[in-house]
Amino acid sequence: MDYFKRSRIKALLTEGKEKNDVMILGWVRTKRVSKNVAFLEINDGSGLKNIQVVIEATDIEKFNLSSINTGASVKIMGNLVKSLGKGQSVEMQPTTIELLGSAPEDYPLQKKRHSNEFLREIAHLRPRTNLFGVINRFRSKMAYAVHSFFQGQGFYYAHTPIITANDAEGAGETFQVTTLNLQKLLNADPKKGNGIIDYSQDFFASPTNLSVSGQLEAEILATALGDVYTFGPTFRAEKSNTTRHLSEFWMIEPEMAFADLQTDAKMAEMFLKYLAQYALDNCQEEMELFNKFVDKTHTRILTLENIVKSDFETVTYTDAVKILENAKKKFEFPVKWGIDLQSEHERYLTENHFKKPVAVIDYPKDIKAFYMRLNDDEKTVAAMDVLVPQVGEIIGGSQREDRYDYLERAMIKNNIPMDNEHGLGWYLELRKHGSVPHAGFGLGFARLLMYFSGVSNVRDIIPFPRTPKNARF
RNA sequence: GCCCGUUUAGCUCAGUCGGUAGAGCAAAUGACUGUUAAUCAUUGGGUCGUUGGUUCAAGUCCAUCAACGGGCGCCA
Repeated sequence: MDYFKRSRIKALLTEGKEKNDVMILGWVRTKRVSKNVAFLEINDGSGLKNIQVVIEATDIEKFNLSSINTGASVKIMGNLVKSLGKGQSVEMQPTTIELLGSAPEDYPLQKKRHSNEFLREIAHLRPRTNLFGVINRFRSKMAYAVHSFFQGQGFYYAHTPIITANDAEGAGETFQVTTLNLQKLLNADPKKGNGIIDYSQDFFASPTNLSVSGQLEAEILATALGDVYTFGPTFRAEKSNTTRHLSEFWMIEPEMAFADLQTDAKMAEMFLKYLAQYALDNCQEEMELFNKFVDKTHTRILTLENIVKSDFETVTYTDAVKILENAKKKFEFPVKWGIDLQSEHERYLTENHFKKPVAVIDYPKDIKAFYMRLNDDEKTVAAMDVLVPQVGEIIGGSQREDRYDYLERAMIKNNIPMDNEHGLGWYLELRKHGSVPHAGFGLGFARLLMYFSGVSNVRDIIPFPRTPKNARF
């Protein structure tokens, strides 16, 4: 095979040196033919830039150039030489061109700009465009950065289950997982049953669903390994039809033993700063494209630099409500202590008032999840939402309730089943054996990438988006 | 789930007062001394989202469903 013999185009262009007997494997982006000379632009996915292959007039027929169209895959052998034209330092003079897979003239990706909406319909081809190539490479690099940060901080990577019998936190609607034959159940004689599904016959002998969060299991591991993080898919069956919700999305959830809310907020800030610095240092090609073509204000790189430079703001929910009440802006939903902050309120805080990432802490207990630690005022909990301009909530976290009796009370109040068979008895029991203060947060990977890139629809930041009524590809 | 908008050539869109359809780009063909999403010329390409209604006549008006886009709620 040629796989190990070929050179990657990114490497050839980065070196920029003359070199003989080079092999490239890639796809034709464009072909320009004139009387005396022809050009092929080849991209192999290793980077944004194409390599230019120059074909002299006498060779146009020899290489059967008429059969090689935009989209075709080719194997080209030849020599890298200094370019005679402008726009590239080196170019390729081919000795052989082999057509591996042809592309017909109705290849959907034309030599023109396509709308993102159209490209979503051809998700099997859109990674071959400049923008989506860059997005996918950026995604990969930033995923690596996530691991790099936590591993560097001494965290262990934890794999939490995807199928689970518990509905984590009531974080949302869940996708049921079953091997029961629904058609058979539907056709069953109603006189025989009592209308109740017998889950003892199901695969796990109990109702199960796809996980909405790995947090509760991560807490188990944190109380053994100290610091852990999850980075995996989560599933929410809410019919959210917006530019920032997916039914299947990747989430990063660190969980830290011996940490309080202040530590949690500090870690979130360190994390975002690390990621911003990583993108600036290691994703220049990607950030330049985002800055130039995606972000209409061309301030994406500046935004990342500001994340690195400036300290995040921390404001209590109570103070945030005061800021909003004193704001001159009229809100569609009036602000009052005790309400959950609406999108417009969050946007005002982060975009108009602070103009940078803001951590809002200490929310009223009634609007937050049962596992968050009750503050001494008995009215608020040690919760934290990190809000960023344009995207809104990017991180949600809290210090967890580590006191047995407090947690038990909260679980009773929230109707959380506490049996050990199907309920969260084990979660409560963790507080019985060497309980420690601990805290963590969840960061939506897609929202992070939206924030850093300026891509405004979450369906363009993940290669194969799952949304209500859409699970194609 | 709610509100608003869109649906016409492969793509992006025009289409006036209801009278059977247009541009740019793309493609094909040709021209062109090194091009950079080349340029220039020519050609082909349409069940006007679905179903129904009003009308002598519907891309155009009305209803319906659907898909897509944007906003809201829920959240990450």
